[in-house]
This record gives sequence, C-alpha cells and structure tokens, in this order.
Amino acid sequence: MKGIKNKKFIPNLSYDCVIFGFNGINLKILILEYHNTGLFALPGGFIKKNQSLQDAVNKGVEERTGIKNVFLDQFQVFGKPERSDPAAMHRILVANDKNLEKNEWMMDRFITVGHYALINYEDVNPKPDHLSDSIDWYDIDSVPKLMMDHNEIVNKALEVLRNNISEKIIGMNLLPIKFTMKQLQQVFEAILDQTLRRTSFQRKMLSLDILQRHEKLFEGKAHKAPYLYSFK
Amino acid sequence: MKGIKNKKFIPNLSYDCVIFGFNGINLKILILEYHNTGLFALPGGFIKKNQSLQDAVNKGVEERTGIKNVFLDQFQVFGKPERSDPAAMHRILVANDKNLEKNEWMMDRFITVGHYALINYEDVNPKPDHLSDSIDWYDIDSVPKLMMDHNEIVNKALEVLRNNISEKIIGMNLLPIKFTMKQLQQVFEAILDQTLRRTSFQRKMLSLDILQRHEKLFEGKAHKAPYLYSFK
DNA sequence: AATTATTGTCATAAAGTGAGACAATAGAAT
DNA sequence: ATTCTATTGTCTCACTTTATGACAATAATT
Repeated sequence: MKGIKNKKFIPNLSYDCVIFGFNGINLKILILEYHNTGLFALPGGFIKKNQSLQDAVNKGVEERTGIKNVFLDQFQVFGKPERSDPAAMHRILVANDKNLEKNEWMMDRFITVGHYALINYEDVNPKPDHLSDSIDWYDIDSVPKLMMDHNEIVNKALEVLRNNISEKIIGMNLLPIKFTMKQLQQVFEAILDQTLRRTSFQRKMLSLDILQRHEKLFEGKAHKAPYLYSFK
Repeated sequence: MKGIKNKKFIPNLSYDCVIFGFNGINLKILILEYHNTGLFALPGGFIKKNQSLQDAVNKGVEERTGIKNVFLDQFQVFGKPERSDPAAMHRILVANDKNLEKNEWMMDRFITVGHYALINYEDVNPKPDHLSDSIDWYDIDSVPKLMMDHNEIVNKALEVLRNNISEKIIGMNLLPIKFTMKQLQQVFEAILDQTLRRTSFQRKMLSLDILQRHEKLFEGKAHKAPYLYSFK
C-alpha cells in the first residue's frame, strides 16, 4: 500500500464553502491563498471519521470567520474524478514543508460537498488556516482563477442563492439585526445583479409580514429619516 | 487493521435514490426488500474508486429500472454518523451468505448522497439487485418503515420535488411523450396532494408556452375528445 | 422660512388568478 | 337520425397582485 493510512479523516470526501458577505454595496465571498503557490481556493476541509458533515462544515467556517451558528446550505456534491488535482495539492504540501508520505491521502481523488454560507460582513474577522497565507473578501464579479473546479462551485452557489432562497433568510443573515428598507433592497440588488423598483420592493416586503418596525435612523442627512426594521 | 480493505469502492460514501413514478392516479416510489430480513430500503449503492458520482447513480437506477438517461436530481447529503446501522447491514450480509470479513467495510459509517429520479412508470421493469428479494412500487402515502434514515430521505425528496421543480421537468419525465391536459393536471395533483382547478390549470399551462398541441385522442368515450400535448 | 434629498404611502393601470358559464363534441342511448 | 351524457376548450367577470408614477412628509442645510 502506498503511503501511510489516514487515520483521522474520512478518505476521498471533503467539503468546500462559498461564504457570502455584503458590505453595503457589493456581494462578496471569502477566498484563501496558499503559501508560496499563487493558488487560490475556497475554504474547505475534511470530515473526521466520527463527525457529522454539518459539524465539520460549521467548525471550518467558524475557524475562518470567528462566527458561530452561521447559516449554511449544502447545495451540491461535485463528484467527477477529474475534478481532483493531485499536482496542486502536492505543491501546497511542499510549500508548507509538510511530510508528503504522511499526507499522501490528500493527493487522492476527492468528492466534495459544496455549501454556501451567509454571514454578516461586519462581524467577520477572517483568519487563514495553517496552509494559507491569507483569506480575503472578493467581489462576486471579480473572483480570481481558483484551483480545481472551485470557480464552478462559486458559480453554482450563486445560481442557487438567486433561485432558491427566501427573503427572510437572505436578509436575516447578510444584514445587521436592524437595517433600513434601502439596505434590504441593496442586498437583493447585489444578489440578483439588477435594480429593483423601490415602491414595489417596499410594499412586497411589508406585505410578507416578516418585518418588525423600530425607531427611525437619524443619519444626519438632509432628508426624511428611514425606519429601522428587523425580522420577526 | 480489522477486516480486508475494500479495493473497489470509495469507502464511507454511498448514494440512495428515491425513484418517483406516476401510474395515472398515484405518485409512487420504488422500494426494495432484502432477502430473509424483512428490511425495506431505497435503491442505492456505492461509487467505484475512479467513477463519477453521477455515473454510479445512473448505472444503479438503470440496473433496477431498465431505463437509461433518467432525470436525476441530487438533493441532499445525509451525513450524521448515527444514521448508519451496522447491525442491519450485518443481517443483510448473513441472510445472503456473504463473507463478513470481506464485506466488513459495508458495516462502517456511511455518508450518503440523496437523489431523486423521475421516470415514466409505463417504461419500467423493476429488477431486484443481488442482495434483494424484490423491488416494488409503493404509493407515496403508504411507504413501509424503511431501514436507517431512508424514510427521512423519502420525505425530504418529496418536499424538494414539491418546492423546487418546474412544470416542464415534472411533466416531461413522469408522463409519456404525448399526454392530455387532464393527465398533466393529475400529475400535479398527485405531487402536491391537492386538487387543482381545471380551467385555471389549463390556462396557466398554455400561457407558459411550453406545450405543443397535437392531434386529438379518441378514447371511445362518449364525450369531446381531448387534444394531446407534448413539451416543446 | 425655503431648499434638498429621500422616505412612506397612495392612486391608477396592467397583469394574473379564482370561479363559474357555456358552447363544442365523441360516442351511447333512444 | 335525433337526443343524451360526460368531458373538453374557451370565455367572462370579479378579485387579487404587481408595476409605475405621483405626492406629501420630513431631517438637515441654506
């Protein structure tokens, strides 16, 4: 048998996560860069032999963002044998002075469970993992070339986010607890990549009966102050 | 190391498939029963070490139904360690006179990728696999107690089918190529488990511009003959 | 007090849906 | 041949939802 058996993790199975955040203007995702390789990738990881998939992903996202109880949706499994890239993994291990024999299992084929997360941009303090130089926010429309099929995973995540998700879940996770109607509209405009009609949007949101109205927000601007809302 | 290493399949990973069919009245799914165990389960299987997930599922569905190019949607991964049931697997292996040591990997923990398939009931000739007595259609509302978390997988599949799927995909895969408006309505009523208004349904379907009208169908009944339609 | 920019709400038109009416018609009954 | 029956295709009218523009309210500046 080649190499040393991997005792800790389930072999051939990984997760990757597209972590969405909203800075008030653009929709962004977190991308990490591996030491001395120029390789960019999605945050991801492996599942321990006796760990639930959900727990593995939650811990991975928490480690990199510092946020607990993140909204996560497991949206697709990527299972082609060709998607794996042992050469890239080799480069990463070498660049990090890792024992190649001990980590040989990492250069095997991987089937990955694609997730996306929605988090409040303000609350995040991104931390690179032990193999990575950096982890940073990138505008969804200027994501660099990523390793393996990670660009495909990002595109699919965005597609699913656009199609499948309810108003409440999007707003609740990408915005602070209290927000203005305009901010809520901007989140939707960023996700859908199109402008929405202000009056229709406002009427729609109010009619859904998911918002609680609070005090007004006085920003010191020379116009009527908007109400703050939160989700019920 | 316990047992003999599994050389053929990716360990700890399986797929399961909820195969939906429509007999003209009820929505049904295929369920198999293992020899001499009284254990019912969804059709499922493993992924070969160098096989794509999609290929594995396609082959599994084809073997059991005889149908190629089935519509498949991979809808959720079930990844809790507790979902596995080594004792049940043990029973199945014993009842089939299988070598326990050689198949020990089957009694390990499995993460499974849940799929559902939509197929034309008429075209199917269900065939049990080598571990199973039988494979049969069951009405969606009288599914027996299944092993492991398979009932949960069925429920989730139905939920996803109800929520996420377009008119065209449902009709196209659960009906013959040509069908009447009434048949199309009955598929929707079976899936949604509610009656629909005939005139509204007809107007909606025609307005979607996905149907092609063909000749009339003369069934020998004493009333106006309906048109046949197909999807564009 | 007038001005500016933006907000919350209303008015009207346009599009979509629910519910029933009705004529058309394939075959059976007479 | 005519009438009858069950079902289909389409239309109408009321009702609901959505689009679009108008307008008054208002926080801070001029």
